[in-house]
Amino acid sequence: MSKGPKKKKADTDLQAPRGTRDFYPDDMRRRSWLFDIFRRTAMQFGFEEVDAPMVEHAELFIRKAGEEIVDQLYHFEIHDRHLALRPEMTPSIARMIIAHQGGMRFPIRWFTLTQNWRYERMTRGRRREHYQWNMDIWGEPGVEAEAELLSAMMTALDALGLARGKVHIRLNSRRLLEESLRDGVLADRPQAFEPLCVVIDKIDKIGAQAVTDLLCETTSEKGEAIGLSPGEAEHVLEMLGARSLDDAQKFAASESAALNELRQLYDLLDAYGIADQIPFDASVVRGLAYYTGVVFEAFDTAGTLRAIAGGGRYDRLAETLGGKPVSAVGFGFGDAVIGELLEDEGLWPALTRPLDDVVYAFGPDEKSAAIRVANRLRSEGRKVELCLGVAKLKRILGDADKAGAQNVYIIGEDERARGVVKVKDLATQQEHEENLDAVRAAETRQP
RNA sequence: GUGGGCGUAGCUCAGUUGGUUAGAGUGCCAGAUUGUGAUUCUGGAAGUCGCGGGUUCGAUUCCCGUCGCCCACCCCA
Repeated sequence: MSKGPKKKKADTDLQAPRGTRDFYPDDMRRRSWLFDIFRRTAMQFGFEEVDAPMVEHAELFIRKAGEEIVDQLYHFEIHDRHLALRPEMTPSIARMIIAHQGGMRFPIRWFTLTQNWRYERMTRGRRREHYQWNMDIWGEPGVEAEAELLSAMMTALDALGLARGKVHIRLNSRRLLEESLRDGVLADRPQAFEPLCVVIDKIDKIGAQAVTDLLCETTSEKGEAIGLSPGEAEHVLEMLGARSLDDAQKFAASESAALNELRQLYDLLDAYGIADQIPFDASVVRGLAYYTGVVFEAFDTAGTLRAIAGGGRYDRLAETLGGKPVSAVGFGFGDAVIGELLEDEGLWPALTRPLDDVVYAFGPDEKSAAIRVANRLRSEGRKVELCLGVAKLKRILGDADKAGAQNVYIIGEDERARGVVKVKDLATQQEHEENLDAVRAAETRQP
């Protein structure tokens, strides 16, 4: 940089917008490592990957149950359209299913790896943008679907290197709650159930009394008023204390379908060998309105971080969005909290740049030979960096070594004249020569 | 939204009780016999000391404001 007149200060802000991240190569390698585990796990379970636009019609996400996710919608109007960045993937998946519902063969197993947006204040493990791995099963009403998803979640946690016991998945059933209120306050107003769950989800944060107050309110600022009687509210809160199915039975209706379903689920989880990692906890209801049945959330056992992943059954979402009824269950697993946990546990692996070979030509006269060598190696499936411009061999070797490459292919005037390329193995420091003719023969096989 | 901490080189930070030319480590660039990696050695580039205003002969330092980042609280996927 020259001295002289001061540079004009750039008027662009070089920082990424608040709550968003840049992924430089080091960050990107970690992200890819994490995503590869998600993707591999999903594949192991026979799921197919799908995607949808990051921008959707805002109304796809707007629900009236007072959910935070709706309050924090990243939305805007442009050319008379009200659009929103997706805060979660489930509504888009539902939209895709409904749009082709007639031709779908259920059950459907889909997964996604997507960036989701929420306009919110930032804290550790929470930003305005995050990536989420979603796994969903559509068209299977039985808890076999839940069991399969929970097993997939545990499989991914194992693959990440988290020791068994580091993470637990708490599990409950909204249906259990719904059953107990069905003949009471919900008899006239079944739609009050969703806001009721949204309110109950806050119990750890705002306390039992505040939740009771909200449950008994008859008018509400945002969303629908629930209007339980004090007795009903008390009953609900009592139920939330259950930490085993036997506890829950004391509150459940006799012949409770929800309870039978849970017992069946735990039998399945036992067969998967993960039942002991998934304690029943009646206080888990999740903050999203659309869940109807089993709900669950994964958290670090030490309890220092917020929930790592969560999900549940949402059997009525399709109808809500205008489709025919289809049962569905799924979970979301974000990159933020798990990233913090892997950091705390020192579980991020050392990741180097994926590079096998470097091809180097001393001068312009050797460039075309270098290109032929690179072509051949690439066609063999190797990851090859072809040196561009002019650079010193010393620097090339140093960089190749740091990047973890295996070989450096060197072509100078001498090699070119003799029709060979010098190959240096960086680990053994040994060099040998390969014939350029062989290279040419290989190249002709290329289209 | 409230309170606290912090903004100095690409990165991690030191420092200036207000005073010439602002430092270290690391990284980067160049060199240590023409075409060979580590370490080492030598040299070099690089900072409007976040931004704006005030006090002062003089501000990176003190004061005010502002923006940004971090932590806690609040709120909650």
